[in-house]
Amino acid sequence: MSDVARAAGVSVMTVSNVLNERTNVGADTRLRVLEVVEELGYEINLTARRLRSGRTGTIGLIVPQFDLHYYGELASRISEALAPEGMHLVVEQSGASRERELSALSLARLQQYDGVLLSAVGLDMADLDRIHPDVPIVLLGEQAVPERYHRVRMGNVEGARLATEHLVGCGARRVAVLGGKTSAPHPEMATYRTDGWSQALDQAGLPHDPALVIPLTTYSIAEARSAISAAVDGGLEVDAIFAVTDEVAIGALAGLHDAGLRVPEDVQLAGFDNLGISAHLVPGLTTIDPDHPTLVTEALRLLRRQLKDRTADPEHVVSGARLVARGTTRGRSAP
Amino acid sequence: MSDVARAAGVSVMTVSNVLNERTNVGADTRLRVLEVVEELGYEINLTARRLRSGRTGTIGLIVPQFDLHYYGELASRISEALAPEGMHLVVEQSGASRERELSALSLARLQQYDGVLLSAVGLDMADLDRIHPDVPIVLLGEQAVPERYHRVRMGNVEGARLATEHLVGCGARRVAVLGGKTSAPHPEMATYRTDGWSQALDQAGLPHDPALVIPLTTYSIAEARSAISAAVDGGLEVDAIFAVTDEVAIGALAGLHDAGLRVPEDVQLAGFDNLGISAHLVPGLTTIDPDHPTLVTEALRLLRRQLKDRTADPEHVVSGARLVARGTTRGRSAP
DNA sequence: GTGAAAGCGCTAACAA
DNA sequence: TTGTTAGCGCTTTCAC
Repeated sequence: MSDVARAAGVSVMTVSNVLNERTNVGADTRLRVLEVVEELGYEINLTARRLRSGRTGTIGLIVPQFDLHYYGELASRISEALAPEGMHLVVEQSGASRERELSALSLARLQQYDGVLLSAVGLDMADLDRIHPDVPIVLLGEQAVPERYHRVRMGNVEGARLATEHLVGCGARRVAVLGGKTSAPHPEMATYRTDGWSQALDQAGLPHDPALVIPLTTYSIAEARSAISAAVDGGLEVDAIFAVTDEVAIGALAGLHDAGLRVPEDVQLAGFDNLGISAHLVPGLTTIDPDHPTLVTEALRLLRRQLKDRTADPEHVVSGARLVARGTTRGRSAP
Repeated sequence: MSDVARAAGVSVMTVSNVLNERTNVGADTRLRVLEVVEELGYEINLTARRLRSGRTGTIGLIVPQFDLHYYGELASRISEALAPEGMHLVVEQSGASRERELSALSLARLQQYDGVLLSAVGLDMADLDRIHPDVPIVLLGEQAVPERYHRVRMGNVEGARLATEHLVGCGARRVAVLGGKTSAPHPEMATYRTDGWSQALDQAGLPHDPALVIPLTTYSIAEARSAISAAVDGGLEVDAIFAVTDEVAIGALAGLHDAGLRVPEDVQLAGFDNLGISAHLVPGLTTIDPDHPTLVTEALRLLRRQLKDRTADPEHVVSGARLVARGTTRGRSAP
């Protein structure tokens, strides 16, 4: 920067003012400085700026895994929403383990961002309670969190109920929940969605056999596929499956095929998340749309509020859930 | 850090030495410093460290789009490979447009990383030629690049040829290439893969009707689906499709279903990339495996070489391509 | 409208 | 083994 200042015959402060588009610079001075910047190929050092000013212009998004489609879509949406505001998004992977999540969450790393969107799955209340970051944070996700955090989540129970009601409405009588979890030290995505499933069965007067809860640990396509194959081979009889995520539902589709069962004729299927790919499966996947645009808009609103006022009162926002009926269920007209 | 130093009764330099695990600190001093660090909840300021030392411990990966599954899987693999070395990966989205890619590539942003893995699609030779970063860069991708860049890419032509040969070997006589491109100002993924398709048809003595090249612009599932539907409705007659990516093949699967065609009975299908999901589609997607582990290992090797020696001679590495036959093709035993 | 001085928090280099 | 000095490149503050 001092090279530029020297070549333009001004002080470094003036160069800084020009580059920051401050208004206290004469038009001719401004032009001269910009010319020299171009000529010398000067690029500002963002690290120095950050050290001095504290601003980075960068928002961090921390997700458990890059290769779960849900997080790829989330990152894409957030990135697009930030671009018009001149902010950059960078994404880090925490690896879904408590240990790696805690390390990604170390204040040292968080401080590199103006704000952080944290999609935590491995952290529990106690972990989150211990952390006192001075960077604005918005939690994205389903697990229980301390009150003081700003947070956006989906309508999990409601969505799961909608999906299960739809399956029952389409004639299902034995509805399994793939990826279900009836108890956990702290509530999380799977327990909430299992609750919704459970509520819908209760309302319909259907019993819920514990065998209908098929647990998963990674919620990957491969794991879901083999879990379903194994369950059917093991004698499980179902006429519908509520998969706790679309990713899991994709695995179920394959696993049911492996077991020689047709979807939706023999077994109906519904997922949760409405991934981009879900509309393009064959048959199309019936699923719950958690209103991604609102999720993203609200998360960024909460972040901006904190950016403006560090002491803003925490908000917990819940997005709506909407059923999207496609080919894996037989539709309300069916018996 | 000076607070810690004061509380521990040492100099800031000693605190720095302890935190950097340098060996020139007495065991008792070390312990005392660590105690105080813990007690005060001190966390190092990475920005200041970076400004002074130039090291960041962070590698940047720049991809066109977060929500193409290929990039999610790539990011995940790289992240896992870097973790054991104590390096962090952060991912940025360039948005697939030249403009946004150039901005992501601004020296200012690149300098924030120790090294950069750049998966560029919007940049051409001229753009890349203009950029003279002083950060080690490895290009990941298929487009032509100036010699001075280190670069890893797939065996595109070979892979496309293998896929097309397999389709022909399974009895196909009219093989379309979905996402094909026969000419472009600069060669890129689609042109290379179209070349491979073309070579295989030549070798088999099959004509290549220009109508068999179905162009795409975004290579998204939705675009591929409607392109195939439209082509079939428009009278296109084919008995096989080579899709230039698995993502495109997934769209083709849906589009063929829309058109009332069965896979593989009426139309066989092969993709390219061997995504994680491809094995779990119904039917399983025949595809080309570009040897992801080697791709990642080699990219990181090239990056480490540059990290050690900025003047290391550039290398261009090409990974092998291997056919993975699944249910969307009829297998070699078929007529 | 422009510039000089100070310092963000750390580490390289060297001194003790 | 520990400490001192200087300075990374920028922006804040304040004087002109």
